Amino acid sequence: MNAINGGGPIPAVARTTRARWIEAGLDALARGGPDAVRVETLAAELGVTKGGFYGYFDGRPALLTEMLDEWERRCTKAVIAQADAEGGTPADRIRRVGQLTYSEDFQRIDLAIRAWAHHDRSVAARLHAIDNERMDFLRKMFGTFVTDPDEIEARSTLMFGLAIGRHFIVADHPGYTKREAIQLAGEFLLRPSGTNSSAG
Amino acid sequence: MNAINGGGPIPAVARTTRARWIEAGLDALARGGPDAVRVETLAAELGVTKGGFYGYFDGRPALLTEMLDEWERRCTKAVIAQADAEGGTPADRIRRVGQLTYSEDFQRIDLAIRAWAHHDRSVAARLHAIDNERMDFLRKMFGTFVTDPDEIEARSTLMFGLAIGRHFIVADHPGYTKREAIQLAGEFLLRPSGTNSSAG
DNA sequence: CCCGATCTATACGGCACCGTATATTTCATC
DNA sequence: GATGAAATATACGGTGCCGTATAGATCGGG
Repeated sequence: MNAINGGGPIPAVARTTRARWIEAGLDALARGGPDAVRVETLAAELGVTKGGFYGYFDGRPALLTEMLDEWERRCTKAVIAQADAEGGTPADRIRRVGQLTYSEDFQRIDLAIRAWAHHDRSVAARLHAIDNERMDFLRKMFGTFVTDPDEIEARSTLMFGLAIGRHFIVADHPGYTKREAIQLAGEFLLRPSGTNSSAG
Repeated sequence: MNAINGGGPIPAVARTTRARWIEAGLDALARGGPDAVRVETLAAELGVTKGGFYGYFDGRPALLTEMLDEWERRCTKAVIAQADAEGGTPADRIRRVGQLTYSEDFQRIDLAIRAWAHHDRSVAARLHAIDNERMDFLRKMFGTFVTDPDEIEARSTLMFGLAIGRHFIVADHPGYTKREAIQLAGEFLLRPSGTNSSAG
């Protein structure tokens, strides 16, 4: 009956249910956007009533804020992890960021927040900082094998657009799987400057 | 007091208020997503009560469906207009699609629907068809100056990703305006195969 | 000026949710 | 096993919205 902790018996005194409310909130956010984050709905999912909620949070807006805090924390951690993981060429590192750095779950939260930012200034401000870090990483990596600053900016922007767009584009790619098409696009950006079209 | 018809006096018997409900709905959708499309809210914006609404529509879901119908109609029309407008090189035509084809208002609706499709299968299905048309157009255009099919797919995907991503990316582009950065990215994709980095 | 058709306002019951107040359970400790 | 703190259940009033029913307004045509 409980999707969060795997259905095990709920410890009678769950001292840190706080994190579980946030987790459930992020889950709902990923599934249905910010409007799907309802106190009573989350309570039902957690197998409790909303009774305890207001002991942890100052109301629904406070939960949303703390959800963003948590997401921000994870993103920052992820960014740092990327920077620390020095293995492979810059191209390899970009590939990792673009495709596998984030778990599917994480990506869904990210996209939901991105859509949310579209009509909420405070969310947009937070996303702004995170996106800047990500773009800086891309610029640094592309800078190792591209000299023209304009082209660095172009490739970084395109790579970022691809990372995001691939989740919002719902077109087919006749003759290719979606994964292949994304891969082709990514590799196109990772080619050294002045390379002719000679795909393998 | 009425944002839809320009504030003029409302004709006492507005035979086709139907279209105005849809227009107001699309407006709300663009501003706040599907959850912002509320019958009573729209009524207030239109300066009426919801009384007449249910004479036109079978309920809120019906309105949402008809909003999508209307959007689909406009998109199809826009696609046809693009195909018919034969002026300029293929690159020029892509530029037009990417930047100016849609009014800002139209773009906002498009993005809202795209986000909406993320957690609604029927919306996704409709968007699917539209996106396929758009991608086909891009493939055709790129095909006029790129031979390798893989590269056509790569460039088309990247261009589409850019067109969408540019609205969801909230990063800065130090040394460039956002517009310039997008432009650089677009031009990067429009370069003939095998061109070296020599911007300017 | 009256008629019927059409559009609109008002009123209603219902639902889902918010936030608060207050009981009730549960555990850690003594 | 009684006690107090913490988590939870229950109950409540309020709000915003849905969809329906019904009465009133507004028009074209007789």
